[in-house]
Amino acid sequence: MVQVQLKFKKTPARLAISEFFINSKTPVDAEQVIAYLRSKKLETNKVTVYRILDFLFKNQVIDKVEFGEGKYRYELKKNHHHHLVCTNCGKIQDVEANVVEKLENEIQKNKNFKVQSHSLEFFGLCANCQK
Amino acid sequence: MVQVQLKFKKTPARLAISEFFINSKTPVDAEQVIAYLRSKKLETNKVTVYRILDFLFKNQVIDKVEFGEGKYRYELKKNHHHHLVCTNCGKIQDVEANVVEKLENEIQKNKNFKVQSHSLEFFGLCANCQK
DNA sequence: GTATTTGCAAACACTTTGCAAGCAT
DNA sequence: ATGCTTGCAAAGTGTTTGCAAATAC
Repeated sequence: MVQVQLKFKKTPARLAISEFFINSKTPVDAEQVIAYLRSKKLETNKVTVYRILDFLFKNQVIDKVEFGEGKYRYELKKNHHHHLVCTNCGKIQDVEANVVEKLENEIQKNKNFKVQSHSLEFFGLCANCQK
Repeated sequence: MVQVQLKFKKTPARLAISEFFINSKTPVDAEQVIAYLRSKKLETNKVTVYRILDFLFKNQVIDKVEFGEGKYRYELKKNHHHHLVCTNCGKIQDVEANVVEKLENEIQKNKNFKVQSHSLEFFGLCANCQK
């Protein structure tokens, strides 16, 4: 039996960043990661943070998402879902939407396009910002 | 009767860019716009191009989309659709998907989130790249 | 003529690279 | 011991800003 094991050195920065993702309820950007490390008295270079994010992304630990902000946000990879992004306060919530998975099948058949992944995000006003 | 008229000066760069969008079948980035202008012997400053793109976007002439490339792409605003982005060759095709519109209603009801817009993109292999 | 649009230089935000030093195993 | 990880400085990419000169109407 072949066991694929993800080998990686458990450095303080990596451990702290992983912990941060586990506790984050919404996608965070690099700056927020750095701020978190700082709050934990871990003065980690920005470059290192980007490298760790890249490392986690390449090893499928986290997802990389875009909300039209001109930067990336990252979140723990979990069962597939989408986001509700408030255009007023920036609040981000999750939604499940398995309708999209059905769509993928149709696309595969009708367009002869092999879908590997998709991104679906909704922009609008959260409950609070509608008042 | 009040007539809202979009007043804007018809400068060579604006006209050429509009024409470019009309003839483009897929979303283009700023660099491609500049290359087009150059091919038309219109040496237009990059800043001006960004300003025109912003102007067209704010006036709802074009849409601004993101495909996880770290930059924006722009396309003529047309009946709502989504994209199939080939992860191998970069080819971009359109798909209609009114399933999503139904989802918006559910979200509105269940999450009390007022949806203003959404983005849905599929990433995978186009017919050619599956061979 | 006048307000809008442009070009230039410069700055900005986010992210990546090269290389030597440091650290986890 | 050694290969992976980090910090630093620097550069790269995409985009924006301030201001004076040019241009559409």
